[in-house]
Amino acid sequence: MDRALSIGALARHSGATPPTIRYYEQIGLLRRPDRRDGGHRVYGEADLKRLTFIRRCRDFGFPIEQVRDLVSVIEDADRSCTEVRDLARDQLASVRARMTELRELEASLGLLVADCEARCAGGPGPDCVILEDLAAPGRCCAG
Amino acid sequence: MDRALSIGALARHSGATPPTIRYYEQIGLLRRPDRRDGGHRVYGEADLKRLTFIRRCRDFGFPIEQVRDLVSVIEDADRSCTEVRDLARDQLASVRARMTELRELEASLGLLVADCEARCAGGPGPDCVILEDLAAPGRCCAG
DNA sequence: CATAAGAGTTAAAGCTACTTGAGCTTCAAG
DNA sequence: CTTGAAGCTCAAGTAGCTTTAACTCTTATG
Repeated sequence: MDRALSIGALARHSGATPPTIRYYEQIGLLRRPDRRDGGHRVYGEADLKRLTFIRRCRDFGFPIEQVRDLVSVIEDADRSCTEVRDLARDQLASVRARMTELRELEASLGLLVADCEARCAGGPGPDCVILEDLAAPGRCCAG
Repeated sequence: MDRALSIGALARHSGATPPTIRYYEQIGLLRRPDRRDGGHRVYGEADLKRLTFIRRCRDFGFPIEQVRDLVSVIEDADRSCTEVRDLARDQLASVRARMTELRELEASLGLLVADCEARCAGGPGPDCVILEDLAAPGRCCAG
């Protein structure tokens, strides 16, 4: 049932790379696994599950230290699942804030490109209106 | 016209911090300014304009090395404004890709939070269905 | 004119989350 | 038994600054 996994196999199944796995071990996010005679790491299903959880949290954008918290919630019977919800809520809020920033950025960049098309086709650097606009504080490229 | 600016004044006007300005100088993104007798840096309007341009590019998400390119476009009469447009286009594409990722992330996190609300109110860590879901590969928390 | 606060100076280390490289060993297949 | 892939360790590198330590300079006030 609990087939042995090499670090490479664990990597394939979890979506992490072997160096990343060693790094997680180094920072104490993964336990130190058993070793074979030659020194190679041996993992089991529990490790795969743990690492998958970690990777999913990371994909969710949780920073490592928060992942550490989340992992400890799993292990610790005294702590509540609502902690996860609260962490996820915070994370959701910051994702939304970041998206708002990116939307503004997208709009500005879109204008920049459009202006380049319209006003600067092939013109030389120093005379380009766009570049002047970029250097002017407090307003966007669409003057 | 070209009033002298201290590094702090330059920082206030550009939105950068003094350490960041020194850092830009160190990596050759800003010229080395004149110094007063005591060694303090003295800047002029040209520096403010340049730094503002750099900060705006950074706000646009351009990496430093691309900003270096953009700056050289401004200075170099032989290079075309279309280069700026092309760089901005690439940048726009990667901003959009990032937004797509974030939208998926937002949806998943929203589901996670909602599930926590619905199914796990106050439940203990090890028994929580949500946490099991997070550890299960290949599917989202809404099983 | 003295002094104290605040702003400036340097070089070096720290940060996140890994990735890359060097140099070597072990394992699995043929 | 050979060979090539995969594993090992330790150290350094990455981006883009920020922070720290230990000083020095400028400026406003008494």
